[in-house]
Amino acid sequence: MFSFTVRGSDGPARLGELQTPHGVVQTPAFMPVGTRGAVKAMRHRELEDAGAEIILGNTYHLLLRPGDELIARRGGLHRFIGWPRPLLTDSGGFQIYSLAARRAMTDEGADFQSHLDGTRYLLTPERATDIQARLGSDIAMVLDECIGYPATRDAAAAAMRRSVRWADRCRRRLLDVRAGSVPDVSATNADQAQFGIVQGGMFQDLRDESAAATVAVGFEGYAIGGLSVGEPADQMYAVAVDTARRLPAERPRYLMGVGTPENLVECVARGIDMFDCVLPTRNARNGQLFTSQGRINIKNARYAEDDGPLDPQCGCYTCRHHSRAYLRHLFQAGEMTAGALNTLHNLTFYLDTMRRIRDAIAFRTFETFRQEFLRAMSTGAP
RNA sequence: GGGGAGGUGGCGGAGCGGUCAAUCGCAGCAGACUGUAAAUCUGCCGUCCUAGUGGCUACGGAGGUUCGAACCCUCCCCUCCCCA
Repeated sequence: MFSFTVRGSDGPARLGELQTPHGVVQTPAFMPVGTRGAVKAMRHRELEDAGAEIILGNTYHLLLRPGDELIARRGGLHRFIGWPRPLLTDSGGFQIYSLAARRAMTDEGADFQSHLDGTRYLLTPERATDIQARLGSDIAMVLDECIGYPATRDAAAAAMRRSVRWADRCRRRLLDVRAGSVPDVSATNADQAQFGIVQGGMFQDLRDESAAATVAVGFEGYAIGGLSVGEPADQMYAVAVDTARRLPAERPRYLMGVGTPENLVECVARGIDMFDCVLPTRNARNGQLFTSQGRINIKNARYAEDDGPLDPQCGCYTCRHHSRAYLRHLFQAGEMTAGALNTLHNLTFYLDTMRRIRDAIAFRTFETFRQEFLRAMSTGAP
């Protein structure tokens, strides 16, 4: 039921199609982040209209509230949130990194203290797998240990090797769940795919070791984790391209947590098929908007009487109906409509960018597109 | 007419002899944000500049006391409340 087909390429850039139990995803794809079962400020209808084919949910956050068993009782995450299309769930591995201050680590797993009420939760590879099986996402991620930048070689190696051991445990557990041999865990998506995650910090030999070991375990797809954690963009590109080369050509490659519009184009150019990032949604709520001519901060006084659209080349609802002056006013006034309109625009810009990337690969004009895109993004919005 | 309270930076509101260009909040200006503890956070916010343990002007107005005043005294101006 789950499959990935490479339909074309232009250099390392690939055009593909991801078949999931809940529909098809064209790649290269950008996946909006909906941590708690909602892409902040968006309705599903608007996401579909903007062209989102798959969105993310988060194991850690959904475990804390409302709970994986409650969601399972409602028939799984798709039915619970009313999103019939593909869903990917992150494992909580990123929270091991981002919530480092309130978690303790052992090889067994990560012991979290809930940021909501202090309750302790032990998130093990098995538990992360079970939770995602109950959620029934189309793609589940293995539990991994992501580390920051800079990191010593020893720290990167330790986190990478633990991630490999955990990947193996996650895979075994999923196979057990599929076989129906794990009591109390009934999957709400019989054809759930599982992706492994390559770690290794900025050390290429560690990345190579991680890729080889993760591929040896065997997954439906492979992710590159632990990037965009503070390293310079060039270093991120270098690690991404070298790691992507070590992954099987017939499986999707997912670069986790990346990135800026420029990052997306540059990483597609290096063989990446899937991305997710909070930047378009979070920055929209904070007033930073991505346009075809670069970024603008709608809070700036210079837009107070600007009657033009946010991005004259954008066809989203926000750009068709509202002026920069109005958007600035809504933001300054603290109206929640500002967050909604801004998020709709940023996601439309990201998803349009992915569409243009796919077209460029299909027409084998990707390199030209890439150069023009990067130039346009750096001109600076008026 | 009598009694009382009070006038501080764009606004609200601290301060009540030196460490006050003046706490704090709001507003304003700018910046950050990359598998979301984020509709969050940071910086600036009298004025001038070479931007600093810098200069200047400042706490209703005018005088005064003091080494030193937003803070004490005198007079004036103005607000608000109560009683007539």
